[in-house]
Amino acid sequence: MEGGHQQPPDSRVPHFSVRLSRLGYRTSKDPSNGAPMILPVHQRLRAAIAARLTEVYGLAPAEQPVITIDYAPNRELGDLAVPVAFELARRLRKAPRAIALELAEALGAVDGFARIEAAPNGYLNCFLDRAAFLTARLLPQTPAGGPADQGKTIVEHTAINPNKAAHIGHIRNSALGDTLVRVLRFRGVPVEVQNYIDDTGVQVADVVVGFETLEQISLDDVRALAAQPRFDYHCWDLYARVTEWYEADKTRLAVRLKALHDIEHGGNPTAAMGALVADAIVRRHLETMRRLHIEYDLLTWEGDILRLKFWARAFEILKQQGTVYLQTDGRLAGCWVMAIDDGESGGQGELGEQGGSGEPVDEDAGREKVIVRSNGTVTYVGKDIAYQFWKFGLLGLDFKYRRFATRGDGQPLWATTSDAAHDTPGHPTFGGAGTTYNVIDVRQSYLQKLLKQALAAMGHTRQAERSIHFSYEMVALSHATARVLGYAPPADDVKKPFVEVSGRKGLGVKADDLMDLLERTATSEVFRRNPELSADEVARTGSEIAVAAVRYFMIKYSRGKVIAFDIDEALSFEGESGPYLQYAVVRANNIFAKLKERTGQDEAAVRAAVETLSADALTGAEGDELWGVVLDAARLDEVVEQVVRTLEFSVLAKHAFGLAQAFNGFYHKAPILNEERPDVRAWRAAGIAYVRAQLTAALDLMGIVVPARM
RNA sequence: GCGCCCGUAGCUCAGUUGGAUAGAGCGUUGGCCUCCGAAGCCAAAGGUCGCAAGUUCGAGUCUUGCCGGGCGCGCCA
Repeated sequence: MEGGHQQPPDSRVPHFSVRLSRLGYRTSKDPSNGAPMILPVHQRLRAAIAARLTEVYGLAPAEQPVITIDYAPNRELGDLAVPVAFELARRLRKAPRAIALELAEALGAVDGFARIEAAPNGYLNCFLDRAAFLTARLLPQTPAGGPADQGKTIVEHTAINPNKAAHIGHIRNSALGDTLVRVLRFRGVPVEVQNYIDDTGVQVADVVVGFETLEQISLDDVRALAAQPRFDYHCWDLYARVTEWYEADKTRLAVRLKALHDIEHGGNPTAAMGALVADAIVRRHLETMRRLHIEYDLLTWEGDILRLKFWARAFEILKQQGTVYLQTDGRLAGCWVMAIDDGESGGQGELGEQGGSGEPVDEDAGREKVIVRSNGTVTYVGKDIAYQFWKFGLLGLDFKYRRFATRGDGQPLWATTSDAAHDTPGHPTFGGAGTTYNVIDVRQSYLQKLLKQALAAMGHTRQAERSIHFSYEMVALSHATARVLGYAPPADDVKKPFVEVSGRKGLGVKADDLMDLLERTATSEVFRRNPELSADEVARTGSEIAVAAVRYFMIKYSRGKVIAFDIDEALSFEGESGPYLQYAVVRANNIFAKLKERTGQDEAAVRAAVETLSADALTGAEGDELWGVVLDAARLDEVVEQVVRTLEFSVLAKHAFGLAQAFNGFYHKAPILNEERPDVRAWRAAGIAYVRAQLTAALDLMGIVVPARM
């Protein structure tokens, strides 16, 4: 497969619309006023250079190299730096330096730039018009519309088995998924967030077996238990006990099989208990995720996919197209199978003609994937294909919809239903996406590849391309943390760099435990520092800090990396951490609060004040300091563009951290309130107003809010 | 066996359309609170970017081979 480098189809077309108002989970205020950032400047510069390449060297646009835009290592050398002269040196048989000189000369004055000059080594160094740049970004802007319509995008994430408490591995999934949602919305993409609930699987069956056979309690007893605050914790332990129970005597697995069967068929006490457990656990998961500022638009229940015969329809289509066919001999005789393309094409577009017809020869074993077992039941892949077809609107069937709960923002959270009596008129339209992202860990890569293949084999090559597996590595435990949890590793494991989390064994850090611990730590610290705050404010702030700590922690690693979760590291609020970022903005906010207090000047006034001032404060060594932070802040749109293109969120995390660092450095070096020179003070205030808005926006993309005090 | 991912400072990691002296946090050492909040700032020490070839004006980044580690390849999900 393409590994970590799938590209969403629209990623090469930058657009600059900013709809920050839609980002806010808690606030509806647009933190950056929809101001333009750096990408429009890139665009303008690129266009100007391209025009000169044609003019001076007769290079038609098609013959030109891609004009990359870098940043000069420091502000004295310039702001943007273009190495295009190196690229052209051979073709033009000229030294890079000479080309750069000619280009600089030909470029003359470019709108928005103070000057563009050739560096001795051949770079084209571009100096922005600092005052104009900053001033333009301080003015309120009307956001542009969304991108050219590509249809909506569905992001599926979380999808925790509804049979036990969520753990840190699930947090990584949800944090990545939710950040993806925020980042896409930032770019103006309409996004529908779905959480898939596997309510009819083995895992739920196992917990039901636990209640029915191990604990031997009634449906009413379970209902009473489920009303307890942390029912999911109870199930966490029970699930581990059931696993042990099976292991002690393998014949007991027959009990599981029967439970699973009953649950799938419905209309019996076991199924009723399964439904009760799943519903209660899902509600617990939603609470856990809400603590992390994560919400969904739709819960998709696997049981509804079964009951509404989505699979039957998908199966018909697949049979009709010959994508899935009945194997008549060999070890898979009696199964309906799909041909697997193990070829080098890696799931790209041209799979279409393969597997479209009749009887592929079964030479090697392993070239076919069972979709329907010889006993007539459908595998997980089959159900997933049906779901994926529905997501793209290719199934010709739809769910019924019911209100499931109310989200943190007051909007309804919808769930699928197969019961016409519960269908709620006026529900939004779900499904029918142009692009889907499935946020699932890397171990599912093989199956996600099959999913793409199924789409491609059906002739839906465009949907196959836009069916994106957002994969990421596991969260494991550091040895130190595993030890704290009372885990004594077997001899083999000691050598491994980390300890694998196991829901089955009940080994792992529960999400709510982690949040509790973080909140307790943060809250006591907030109380110590701000004794005047009310208990409510202290608690809220503690929670906001806890969220920042976890979410930043989950985002800062690249997704291809196993996180060896270490509790002490996660609890650190210093250095490269979420709270560090919040702290920087809190400080900036304090400056503006004090400014208002002392001079009556609000932020709008600060932003406006600068227009009539000379730009001296932005030049020279002193000016470089402020300008450097402003320029860095402006790069958020560029960073987001890269993040969506590469699906690598560490870039966003590092950018925000770097910006906070730059601000903190500036903060110590260059006072605002105590600055004597009025124009210097005004420019600093204006620059920092922009910086804090951009940093706030960046934090918002990570689901982090900025407390009033901390 | 085949496929995918990872290997960068003592530790944990950024560095993703190849671009100017390889960065950060933690840890270590030494400084900075009558001055917008020290969850902070400044400074020092610390690197054969796993190894070897290759492509290129230019390689941590691309290609090939090798070494070390992880994951996947079920009529499980």
